[in-house]
Amino acid sequence: MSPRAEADQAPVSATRGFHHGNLRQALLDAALAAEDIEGLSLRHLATGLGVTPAAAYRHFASREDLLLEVARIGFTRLESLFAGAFDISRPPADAAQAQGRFMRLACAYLQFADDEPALWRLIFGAQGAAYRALSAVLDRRNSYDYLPAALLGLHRTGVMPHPPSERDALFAWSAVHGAASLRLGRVPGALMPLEDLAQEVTSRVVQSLRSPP
Amino acid sequence: MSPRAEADQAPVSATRGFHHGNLRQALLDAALAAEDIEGLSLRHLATGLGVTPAAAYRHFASREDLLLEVARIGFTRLESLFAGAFDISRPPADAAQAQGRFMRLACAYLQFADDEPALWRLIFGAQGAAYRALSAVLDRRNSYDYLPAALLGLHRTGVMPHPPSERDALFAWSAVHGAASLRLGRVPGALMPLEDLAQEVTSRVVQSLRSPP
DNA sequence: CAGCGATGTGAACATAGATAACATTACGTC
DNA sequence: GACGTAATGTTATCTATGTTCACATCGCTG
Repeated sequence: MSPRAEADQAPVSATRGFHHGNLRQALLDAALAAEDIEGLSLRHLATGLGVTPAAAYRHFASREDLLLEVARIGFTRLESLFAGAFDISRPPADAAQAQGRFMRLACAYLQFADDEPALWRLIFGAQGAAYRALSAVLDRRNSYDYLPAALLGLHRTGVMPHPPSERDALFAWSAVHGAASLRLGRVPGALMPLEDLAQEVTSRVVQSLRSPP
Repeated sequence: MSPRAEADQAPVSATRGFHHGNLRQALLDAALAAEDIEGLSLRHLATGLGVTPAAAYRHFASREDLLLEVARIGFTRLESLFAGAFDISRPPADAAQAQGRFMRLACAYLQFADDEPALWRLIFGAQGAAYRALSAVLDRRNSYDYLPAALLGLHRTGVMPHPPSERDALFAWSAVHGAASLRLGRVPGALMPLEDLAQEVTSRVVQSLRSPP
């Protein structure tokens, strides 16, 4: 069927002009721009790009495959938001900075949900099917290290007395993820300004981490 | 070829047996039993019940309408799980009991996600569209009072120094909801036994509530 | 018993994902 | 530069789905 794409980082060289130019990327872009990614139709995408529906199948094995690819791109965006939260390679200087890092990490998470709700739903919604499919494939180093690193910073700077466990990370993730979910669900209490919500959640999580397990 | 409907007892209220017997309820039951409620097809449901697809439209305006009704039923089930967690009309006797109530409430929430993943996804998934549509209609008294009541119990029994605010409730909800989401997403850390997870999350939330805001 | 509304049927329309056979284009090879 | 081949797009078609409409039927009620 479709050629097995081993690494899709290189073909940023758009205008590798064939018939269309670069249909694959155009389809992905159009999907990324869709308001309801999960509900989009291949035919709509294709005809919107002035191309026959069947043409899409030269680049994606199925609709699911397209969506999975879009989810992968979305995940990469989330990762880069994490990367912008703080520099993981340098430890925090003091307690305030460590808490700031944690807070900014939560902010990034919430920001992603705010800015790209369709991508969020694609990745985490629908039982997180896409998320599961992705996390089996993706480099975990990129995204799954920020939270442990933030917690480790809290420990090293004396905010958290014990070294962070996996359960600490799970609780922190749960709280932030839940807040993002409720915010996306327009739960009234979660509609405050984004930074306020991040501050609210992280400070409470930190509070819970202050006492020994 | 009108088949005698002997399959369903129609144990529900309106047993006004017409052609089918009680197609509306049968459709709802079949939908509730589906593994993927959001992805089910009206035609499958109808033909599975020995009935023409168009017949469904005598009882539901659209597929969306059917799903909304199913979501409503699911929400009611969640409510009854809450009701089973503790008696909201009686205050907790002591701190241990108050914490137990909170823990059991979280347990009910997680149990629902565990037992009825399809219903959970229908209600809270997909941006919580169904959830939003529902909460505008439902009696909030039933389901939205348990969490505040549990927190109030924590305050009254001295666990929480300050009276519970809406933000306290939001944080608690976020943590439990997030844990349920991650569990449904098969996040490794969240796959421990249900009671353990509930204990884990609630004890940490309580820990964060111990200090004044 | 006649009628009427509630309920189910049959046929049809539009859209969707998907596949197969065919046409065309780009590009390396001689 | 001609040629052959793989990549790419098209046409036609199949199946499945949501939805509607005209018609048939059931069962109660006046």
